[in-house]
Amino acid sequence: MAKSNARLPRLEDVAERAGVSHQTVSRVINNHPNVSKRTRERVEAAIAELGYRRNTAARSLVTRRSQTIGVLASELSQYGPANTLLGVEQAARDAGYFVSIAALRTVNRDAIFDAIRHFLDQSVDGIVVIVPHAETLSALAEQSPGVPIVAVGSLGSDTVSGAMVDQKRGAELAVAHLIEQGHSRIGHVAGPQDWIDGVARAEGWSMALREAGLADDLLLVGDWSAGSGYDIGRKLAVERTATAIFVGNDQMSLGLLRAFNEAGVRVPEDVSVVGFDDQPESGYFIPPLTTVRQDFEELGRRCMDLMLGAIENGDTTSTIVVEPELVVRRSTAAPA
Amino acid sequence: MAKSNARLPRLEDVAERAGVSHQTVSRVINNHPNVSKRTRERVEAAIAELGYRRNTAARSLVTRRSQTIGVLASELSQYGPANTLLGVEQAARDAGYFVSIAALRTVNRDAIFDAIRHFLDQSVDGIVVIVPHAETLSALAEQSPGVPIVAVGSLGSDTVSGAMVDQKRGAELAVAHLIEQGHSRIGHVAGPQDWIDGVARAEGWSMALREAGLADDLLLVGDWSAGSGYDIGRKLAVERTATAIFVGNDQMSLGLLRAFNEAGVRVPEDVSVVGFDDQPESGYFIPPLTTVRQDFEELGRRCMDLMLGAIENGDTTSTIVVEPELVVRRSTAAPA
DNA sequence: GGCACGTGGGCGAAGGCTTGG
DNA sequence: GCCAAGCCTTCGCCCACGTGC
Repeated sequence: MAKSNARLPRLEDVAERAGVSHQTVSRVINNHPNVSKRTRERVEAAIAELGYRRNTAARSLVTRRSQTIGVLASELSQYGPANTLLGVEQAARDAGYFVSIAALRTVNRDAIFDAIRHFLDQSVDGIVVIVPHAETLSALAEQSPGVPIVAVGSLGSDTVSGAMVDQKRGAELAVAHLIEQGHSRIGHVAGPQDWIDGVARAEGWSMALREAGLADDLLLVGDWSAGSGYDIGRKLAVERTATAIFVGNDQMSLGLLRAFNEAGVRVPEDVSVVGFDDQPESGYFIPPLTTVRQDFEELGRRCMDLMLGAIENGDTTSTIVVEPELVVRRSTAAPA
Repeated sequence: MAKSNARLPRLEDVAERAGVSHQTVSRVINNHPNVSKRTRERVEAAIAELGYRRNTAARSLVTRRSQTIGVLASELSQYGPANTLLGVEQAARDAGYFVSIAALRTVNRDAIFDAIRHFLDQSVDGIVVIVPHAETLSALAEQSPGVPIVAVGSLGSDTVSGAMVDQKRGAELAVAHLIEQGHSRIGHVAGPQDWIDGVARAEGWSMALREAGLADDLLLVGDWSAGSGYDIGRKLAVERTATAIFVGNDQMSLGLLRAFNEAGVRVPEDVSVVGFDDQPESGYFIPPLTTVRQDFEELGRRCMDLMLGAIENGDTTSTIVVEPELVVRRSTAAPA
């Protein structure tokens, strides 16, 4: 509605209207102490009347701060990364930061460097990395872009902070639950082994089994997709070497359940299945899936805690670990 | 590794090293024609040696362009919006733009205004809106922030461009498929009626039925979630008034399938089910879901076409419609 | 006059220094 | 010496104008 030809008001305009210098207006905006109450009120009135908003470009030119957090992410169409992003965005905007994103279509060093350069061109104040590949950390370490970095899903390093859900603990919860039910032959459908979580969950599974004196020799590797879960499920339905399967995520579990259903293998009567993630749909699988819940939004928010600490207080790198939680539904039961 | 104390090089530094004026460097960077080949090469060498990158803040201060697109989104953890965002991001970054996001946790006028103000503070060059609520368009119309806006999932208006998948067409495809199979009692599980797509799919369903001379009286409304699909499915399993159900999205279909499974209603033998979206998992439901595919990434990319046209050529508002596609799997068959 | 290049001013805000009470 | 408020320079870049050949 408003004429967009009219130049936007700037400090000077506010100052004129309030009958003070632009400097005083600047003080009011930035909450400097030495401004009289009367003057402050006059200035605030002028700001409101003109609808003044300060120019970010000019501000960051002189402060060398962009008030922007870059989020480098891959697999954003998946439940986990998407929700982590949401947590980051919420915390960032609440803290007065803008959130700039760069999505990686394929994950490799060049793509990561590209995205980081993209962010540096934008003078971001910090970078949150949601790229759950093992390769990421080493790529970041060798880059060192001069701004704080928080890597989600990793323990971080001496140059990079980390925030993660305790994956091994999650795997332990799943395996412990199965053991409790009386299972002793417990297989694992792992995620890709170039993913941090894929490795960690497999290790957790293996450790938990060995601690219980059970064999950890039934390991199959998928690619997180329902399709790979289905393919693996078809094999397992034929071999029937385990009475319980701990699956690396819920999507592969979905595929597994369908393969079992097709093959006439009943869940949980013949085989128990535990997933990982607890997506909103998992409670409506056939049967409803017992799984390990991760609070991704919380993870994202905690990331920003680390980030803000680093940017505003110069905190050194550190790590935050969020606990996972077992959600028991109907895909697990005692073995026949 | 590099000393981050050392000030970043600026135009002046490059100029000095190349033995020219800062102006000539600027010309080289901006591909102005009147620069001799020799000079251009010297300058490019200097840029490379110093690792010069131009300062975005300074640039946008004077050009009044931020090279940033704001993406206002809700439901980002869902498959559709997330993939639309990915398409936008890809096209934007390819075109040299930064992508800033603001996610809405709850959709209402205030939240929308808030986010738009957030973007204006950042001086974005344009705003892409991925908020599939009917309320969105009117809120945008009344705001008119002075930059181009593209609203995904709507036809736009005289102040706002639109890019959408043809929802009615998608509903027609689904219904036509069921009619072809011989169904005449075809129900619909709709999405919330304050969502553009929820309404459009219901209208498409209704139109297609009436054109075929069939009744459109079996309409139930869910909230897009698997849970609501489950609840509705339990009712339908008891009533058994239809031989086929067109469901507003794949998640509600999942819930419906489970309710039917529990109640002993066989799909597709007793009831056929068609979904909408074609998420990656839908092919692994029990049974694999016949559904209507939307290409969200393409939609996002096309959005940016409109946006870039508006920003760079001052194109007036317009609309892009993307065609949906029916994917036939095993949840549909002729009625018994 | 056209091409290759340089000079000076200004974009809007912030901060150090200053003056007046 | 304390508080309120103003002046001037600075950030890095682009643009409208030069100038000289």
